[in-house]
Amino acid sequence: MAEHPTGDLVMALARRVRREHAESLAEWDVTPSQARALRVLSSRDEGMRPSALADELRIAPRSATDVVDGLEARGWVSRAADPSDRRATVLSLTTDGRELVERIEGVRRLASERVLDVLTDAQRRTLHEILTVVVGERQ
Amino acid sequence: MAEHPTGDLVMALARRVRREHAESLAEWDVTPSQARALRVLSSRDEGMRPSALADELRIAPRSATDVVDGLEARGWVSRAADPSDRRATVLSLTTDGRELVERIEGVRRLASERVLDVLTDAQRRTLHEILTVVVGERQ
DNA sequence: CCTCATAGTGAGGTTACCTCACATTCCACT
DNA sequence: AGTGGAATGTGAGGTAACCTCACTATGAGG
Repeated sequence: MAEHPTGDLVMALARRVRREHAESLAEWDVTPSQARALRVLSSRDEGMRPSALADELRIAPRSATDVVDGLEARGWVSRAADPSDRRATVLSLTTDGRELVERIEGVRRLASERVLDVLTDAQRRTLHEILTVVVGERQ
Repeated sequence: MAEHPTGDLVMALARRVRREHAESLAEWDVTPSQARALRVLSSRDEGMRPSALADELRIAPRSATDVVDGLEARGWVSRAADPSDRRATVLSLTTDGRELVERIEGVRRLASERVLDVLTDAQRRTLHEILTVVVGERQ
């Protein structure tokens, strides 16, 4: 039917990766929004504040509270008082949380690899290269 | 920092396209879910049923009712009784609806073009080709 | 004509967001 | 030292876009 513009192809591919990934997450009863938060938390060298997390996730600070509530309830994240600022809270991954992140990272990689499986090595390298150019722009 | 896997690059790119597109939609006060529905409706040669729409959007039939409610309230879609099956309803775009779809399609194209602007023509062609391979798999 | 499937929708729930208001606490300046 | 303004996190309450379940009206096959 219609000529598929490149943008549509990107969206279709992203949708597929997202679905594969979400399916794997369901196994551990982790929501996508929790997975995103865990990922951000593990990328920082600990001691992150809820407000900074919100910023990174591009959600309102108030919403970060809810996400952290969920993560804390599952024992993946712990809140501690910031000694240098009594208004603030510092978040850190628990051992369980760090372990979970590792496993999630694994399935994430698998999910996209499974989708990109149909490409030759050369194609995959070229794709990576081109995407780096597009995404690399502006930060 | 971390080596970005190709899957992550795809997701980042998709996120950017989606945001650009969503911003444009806000101009006409159309929600993303409405835009998706309008797109499906315009792809069929009219006379689509809510259940078929739900199927295409991968949402529950009940949810399609709500989406159609919204589209009808804005005067973009009309419901009519199916003469061949009195249980069924046929949906069709109004003139306003069809006009809106056209404009949305325009900004969608612009949004992804703006994002892919940094590529050379050759790169863009290669990207399109590779994505076609990946996405083309299994319908 | 009786049973069973299908089309659409009311009722009510969930998730992941949002804004607004508020108590604390910190910071800069007078 | 004191005061005003900004920032931190969170309670309360709202919304969009989904969901399931139950129901009515209709169709279709034995």
